[in-house]
Amino acid sequence: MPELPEVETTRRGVAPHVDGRKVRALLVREHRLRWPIPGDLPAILEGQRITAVERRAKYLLFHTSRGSVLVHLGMSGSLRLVSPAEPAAFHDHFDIVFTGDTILRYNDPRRFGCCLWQPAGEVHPLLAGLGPEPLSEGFDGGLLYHRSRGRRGPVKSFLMDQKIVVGVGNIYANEALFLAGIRPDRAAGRISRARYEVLAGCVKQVLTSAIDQGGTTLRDFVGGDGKPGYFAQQLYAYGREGLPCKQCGKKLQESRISQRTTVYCVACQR
DNA sequence: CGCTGACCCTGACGGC
DNA sequence: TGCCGTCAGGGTCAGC
Repeated sequence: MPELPEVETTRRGVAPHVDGRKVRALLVREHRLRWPIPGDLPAILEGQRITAVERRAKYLLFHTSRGSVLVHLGMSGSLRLVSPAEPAAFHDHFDIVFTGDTILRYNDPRRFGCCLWQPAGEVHPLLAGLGPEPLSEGFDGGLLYHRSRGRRGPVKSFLMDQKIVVGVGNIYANEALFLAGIRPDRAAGRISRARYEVLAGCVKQVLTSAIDQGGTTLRDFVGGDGKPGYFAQQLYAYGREGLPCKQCGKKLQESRISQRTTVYCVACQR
């Protein structure tokens, strides 16, 4: 479900309701996520106050003075605010219950997400080694150019490598490469610096635009405020295989790159 | 080190 | 109607 814009949309929807709140309880119904929810996490969290809600890559970090709860939504996860009266549904794996009437409820049918603890002053292994945020100044064409030298793999895989830059998943990799006019299967190491400058700009543009639209709703994605995202109608490539290119009218081609469906225009992307 | 493919899991959908 | 294969926005890990 979520790439960076969807996670950021979730953060913005949820933060105002939990920021500054005290945790009354962590209620775990199903601990078997991508990694098990630590058995001692409820005890650690109880009584802690949320001091900030941050996003790093596709992780949400709920900071407290003792450390941070690290939540990943995986492929199918979502977080939403519910009222105490609302009964838990299938795949509602845990609740963070706050003082007042606020409950943050996590749902994830495929259980590819996680809920882990990062003690204060430590960097969780999952966050160590991540590349820069794509919307930060630390990400630009020069970085893509330098990090790609000597790499024979396709530029799309390179762009989706979280060690290079975080937050770019399958949707936005397809979109950014379309906007940049670069074929997804081109070897990353054989792309010029000038073209990487363009690509970096397109990554920033497509992510910024998607965040502004509240993310991309493909199936049933809703942000923390319960509203769907509206970016889907602006997609040029993703999900449009076989349809006419919005720029030149030629039929969009489909292929597979590292097990992920890839869509591109043979005329507009070189 | 870079790259590929298997794997984690459930649910939806299309073809037969 | 039901069964089966395929696919889905995530990522790790082993092996070459």
